[in-house]
Amino acid sequence: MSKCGRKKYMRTNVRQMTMETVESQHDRSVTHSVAERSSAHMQTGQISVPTLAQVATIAETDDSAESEVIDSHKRREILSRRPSYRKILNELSSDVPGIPKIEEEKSEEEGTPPNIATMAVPTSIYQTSTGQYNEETDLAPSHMAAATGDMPTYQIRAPTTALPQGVVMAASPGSLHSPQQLAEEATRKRELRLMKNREAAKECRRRKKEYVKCLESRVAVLEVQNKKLIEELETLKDICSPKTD
DNA sequence: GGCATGGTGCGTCAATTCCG
DNA sequence: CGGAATTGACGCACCATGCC
Repeated sequence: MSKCGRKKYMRTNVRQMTMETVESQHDRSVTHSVAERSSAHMQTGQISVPTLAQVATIAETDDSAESEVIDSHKRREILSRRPSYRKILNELSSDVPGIPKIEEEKSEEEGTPPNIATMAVPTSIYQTSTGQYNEETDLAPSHMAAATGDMPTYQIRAPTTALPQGVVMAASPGSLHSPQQLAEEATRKRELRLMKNREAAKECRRRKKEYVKCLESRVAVLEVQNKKLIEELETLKDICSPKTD
């Protein structure tokens, strides 16, 4: 799936959409894609959080006029935050040996984690994201260049320290005088924040995929285990209850 | 071929959680 | 406690597929 050519559309359109429409975004909960809905919430066993679909159902059943007004607030209240994927998975892995940990970034470059080797993620995801920096800032982080290669994506690092030098090396707030400089500083900070969050979102999605795959693999392991136990039980039953004739 | 629909990934905002 | 990190939600663009 090639998505390289659509970045320009997105960047311009999204820029128009943001800020002006963000207020109304919270009131529109129904148009979300099915995939996002289904993967939006994985029950951890610790915290029971309703899925977005469930929340949407709640909103639909209560179709009074004022419900629209308080819908976003209600939804925010219902959708209480749960621990991060990394934390959940690490806790899972401490309980179950078969579950790979989502490692910290620095440990990933030392080699492929044995269990994660089965969880290849399409590299095209990261290949498509390389162009945006050239379009926007001409300051592509070094790790993004690596992402275009043949290395598996779980080895791709997204260090927050690899920020463009021109952005990082900014004047200290104390040296600013004119309103124009302040505005420039604000703009610079905003772009820096957006860039960091962009990378964070990518990383978060990668972790989420990894998390889902880990859960799926765990299901597979448990199913096999369950099957074996049932067979064992049947065998023991046969042994313990000899035929009467 | 054109259209509708479903799936996927992206950038962004904002709320929440984490951590020094 | 404040800043950084994380992630749900949203809208968008694009692609694949099925139907007409």
